[in-house]
Amino acid sequence: MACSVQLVARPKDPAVRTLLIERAAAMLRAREPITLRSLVAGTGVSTMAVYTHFEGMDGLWQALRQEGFTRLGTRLTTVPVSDDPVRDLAALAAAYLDNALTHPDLYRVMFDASVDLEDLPAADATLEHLVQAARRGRDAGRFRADVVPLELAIQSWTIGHGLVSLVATGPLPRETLDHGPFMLRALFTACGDDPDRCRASVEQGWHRPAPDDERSRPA
Amino acid sequence: MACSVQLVARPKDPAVRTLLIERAAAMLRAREPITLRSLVAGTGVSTMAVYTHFEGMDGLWQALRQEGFTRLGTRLTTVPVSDDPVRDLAALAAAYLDNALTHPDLYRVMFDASVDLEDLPAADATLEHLVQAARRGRDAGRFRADVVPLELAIQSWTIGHGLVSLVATGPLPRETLDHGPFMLRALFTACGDDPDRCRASVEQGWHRPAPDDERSRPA
DNA sequence: GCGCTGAACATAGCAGCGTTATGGCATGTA
DNA sequence: TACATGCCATAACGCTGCTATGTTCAGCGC
Repeated sequence: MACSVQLVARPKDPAVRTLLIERAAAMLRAREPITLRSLVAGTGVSTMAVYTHFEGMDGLWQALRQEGFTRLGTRLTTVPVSDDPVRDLAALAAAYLDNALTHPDLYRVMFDASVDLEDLPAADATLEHLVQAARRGRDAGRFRADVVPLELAIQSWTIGHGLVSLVATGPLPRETLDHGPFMLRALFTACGDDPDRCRASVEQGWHRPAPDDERSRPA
Repeated sequence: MACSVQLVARPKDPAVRTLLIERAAAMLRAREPITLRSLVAGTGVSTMAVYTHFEGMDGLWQALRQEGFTRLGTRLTTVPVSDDPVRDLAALAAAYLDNALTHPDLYRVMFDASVDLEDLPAADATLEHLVQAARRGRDAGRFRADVVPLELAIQSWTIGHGLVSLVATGPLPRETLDHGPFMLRALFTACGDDPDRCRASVEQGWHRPAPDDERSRPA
């Protein structure tokens, strides 16, 4: 009895889901408080749509977190892979910071609440970009052979996230981000990279981030 | 007419203020949601007390943030000043992490909301501990003469905050904190410290944090 | 083509939230 | 002692997320 699940019902419209997420992201950008009623106001859909598609507001926030990770992931994908892995690693960090500062509210949503287990794959996918660059750096001989790519990636992420959260939602001014290259150089040279080559690579990667993939959307 | 402000009224009881803050901190630790009514329930005071003392819930959260910075400050004060500034700097970082992980919810409150300008002095006081240690490290010749203590302090803070927030409220496991010594060493040696001395100093400072000043309070 | 099933959606109402208006009452001055 | 002041308790308001109830409509068996 290979009876597949029988769908004899009205299918839920996927357009409604994306509509709500995009509207929520827009309200986030506009710094408007996102409430159930204000979210659906003007969209023509009713409050119940949030429950059929997200099972409540918590589910909406989680979907918003995933959307944030997705956008961050596509942003990191635009960073070109060059023949200089250290430069690429710096460029990834710069892109990370740029993305977080362009969408500070979305970034806060991503890391505010205790991350659900549902979000871990998305976060891992983000981290994977850094891991690959770190591995290429090691295989190219820039880092010592005993450098674990995952660990270097985590350390780079720590610097990026520390800077961003102290600046975007924290007490430090924006100039604090200028410490980024120095800290990355300190980390990379501690992993074995030559100081002069490292300085040049980080300089290049830091100041030439890929353009933002901002999905501009007319009101 | 040196007419001072005339106080002819019932003075507000400062005990009520501290009672509410302590109760809020306790509820935070117990992971109970803090609502106006649940906060005053059982205390004998009414909801209006929150408004006379804090001008509403926002003021209570702000007071809670300040309380968090105060506790962090006294915690950092317990870190002894030794003749090894690099060791002290590592010990301060370790104490910072320890404090944040023993009171993760309070830590989140401190950095969750966009920091009010009211909170800046408290954050600066925290940072000042690190600045002093960094300055002593430079004056003792461990760091290069061109190292700016404030900048090194900010960089150390970035590492500590990055680690803590990725672990406490973020997606990374607790073992991630073990990267702390390596990252601090990378930073300090990049500032001119001798690698071997640095390794020894960081090792000592990291693994001997001062005891927690937890104000244990019977229920 | 027709009726049935069941999920998607709309509406109305609920408990709970933070806030505010009102009034009694304790307190320090004259 | 009489008064002015502002803390505190009570009750109500608008708003929140959520749920119970009814309606609509896509897809399948006949």
